[in-house]
Amino acid sequence: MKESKTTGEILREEREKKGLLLRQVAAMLDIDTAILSKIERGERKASKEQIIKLAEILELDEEALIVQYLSEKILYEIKDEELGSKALKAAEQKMKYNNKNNS
Amino acid sequence: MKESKTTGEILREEREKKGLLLRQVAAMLDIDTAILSKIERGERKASKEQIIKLAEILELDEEALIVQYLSEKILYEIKDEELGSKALKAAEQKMKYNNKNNS
DNA sequence: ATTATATTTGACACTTATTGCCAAGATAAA
DNA sequence: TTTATCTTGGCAATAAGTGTCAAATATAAT
Repeated sequence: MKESKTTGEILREEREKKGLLLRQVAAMLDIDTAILSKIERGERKASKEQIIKLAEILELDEEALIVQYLSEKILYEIKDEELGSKALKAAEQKMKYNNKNNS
Repeated sequence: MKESKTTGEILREEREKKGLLLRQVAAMLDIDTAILSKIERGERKASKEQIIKLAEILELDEEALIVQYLSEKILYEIKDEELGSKALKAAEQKMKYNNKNNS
């Protein structure tokens, strides 16, 4: 069964839908074509600034793309961790707790 | 209101409860006293190996300490992010989804 | 107050990750 | 087969992480 799309897959799909070339989008991001290629294939991670620009260029919902990007970053941190799932839940708890008490 | 304890706070508390010196624990970890001091005060992050050794030295529940440590690491990734909470939830969703479909 | 011990701080060095450029190789379209 | 696009891997520059050491500060005991 197909798992949820990676950020790279989303970016590539949308770029192709728009008929844009790596070269063109890379130029708008002011980076080398090779890097964008690697980002789309998940070999490298984009920076947050690049994600924001990409959302604009590809007319994707910025918030959704950032959430996608951040969640991937989080999962990367715990990808080899047996206790990853517990850690995620603990992180949510702490986040709730802290919000409750400093706002 | 007091927020939940940091890993560093837990480590310091337990070390002091046991009457151990920074110097002693640092020696067991095979690092300089200065680093352990910084870890306890949250100025530096411990490695996972160090956390495991610390759990042993301080007789803390290893799993609990690792979860604490990882969740702090996760929160660090999104500490300045407005969408952090949404990203966390999205990460949990993906984790569930992936577990369901590769196991 | 002096001394001794413990902790903190900051400068430095070393290593590892990250980020990017470039050129050569592979793929695909014409 | 030519041409355009994309991918790959090597290299350089920079940033981040990890540790040492010595000096400064704090704590405790005489």
